[in-house]
Amino acid sequence: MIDHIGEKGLQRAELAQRTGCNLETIRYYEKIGIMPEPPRTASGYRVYYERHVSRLRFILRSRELGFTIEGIRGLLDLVDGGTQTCAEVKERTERHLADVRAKIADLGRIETVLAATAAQCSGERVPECPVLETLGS
Amino acid sequence: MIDHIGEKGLQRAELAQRTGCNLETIRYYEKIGIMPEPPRTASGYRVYYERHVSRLRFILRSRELGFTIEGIRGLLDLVDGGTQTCAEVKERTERHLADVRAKIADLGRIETVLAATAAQCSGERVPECPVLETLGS
DNA sequence: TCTTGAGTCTGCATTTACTACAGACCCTAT
DNA sequence: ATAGGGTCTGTAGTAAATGCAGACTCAAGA
Repeated sequence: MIDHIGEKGLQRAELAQRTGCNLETIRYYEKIGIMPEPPRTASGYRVYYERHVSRLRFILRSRELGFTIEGIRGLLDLVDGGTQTCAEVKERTERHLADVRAKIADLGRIETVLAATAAQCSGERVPECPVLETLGS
Repeated sequence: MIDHIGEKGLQRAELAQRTGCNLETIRYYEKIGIMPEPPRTASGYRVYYERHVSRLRFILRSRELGFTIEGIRGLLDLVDGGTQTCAEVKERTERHLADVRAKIADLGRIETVLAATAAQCSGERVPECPVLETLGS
């Protein structure tokens, strides 16, 4: 029963804890409009339910996959819009996949240079350091 | 003689053009103290020389290799301090190399998930999109 | 000589995606 | 009753630039 959310719902900190999201980030996502404004208690405390947990997990998962907020917003629009077209989602995913692959390639080049640079270096006290030479050239 | 900088030096836009750096970024690097304050003309225009070109190239190259500004500052301190120890530089490079490798590994995992997700998707108009399912799960 | 257009100067605002306060409430347990 | 947590709001700060407004300067053409 640990996972079940009853009628009383969750407080902000509980939602944060359940999703692993930072406490303040929840409020931020509400502010920028990717999380809905939740109902409030009489005294103004936010109350979250199952659907908020799902939505926040969706957002966090997308974030982990490197989507920008605008990218996530686009994905959510599709979800919210009830669009039946999978094609758009696929296209966005594939475009993002290309970005990720490009980034991997860039980092691969950087790795090569760094590794070569570090390897050249004896680590001894010498007047000219090959790392600095490489960077400066 | 295109590359030679005479006594008259370069204007900011010329330095930007030679190094491929954004015009405003030069001023920013001066402000945060990684580029020196250059001499000025009587009317207050900055004047740059060979040494400024070298230093900016060093900074940009380090940036391309993914060093943060603080990382670059550290490298420059070593250069400016005239420290004869190559060991420190090597250590920083290797630490950074480890970071880069970790980032590549992360992106590799993301790539796997994205590729698998996109592959599952037919692109047709179906009520449930596997990409959204994956993200939402 | 005057004007026009391009370049420069300064400081400030904007960007992305959060994170962290401060100061005021609220709620529960002792 | 009070102590401690939690929550609320709005605002400020972070990295690393980038962009802009409004004033100034400079060189070339009419």
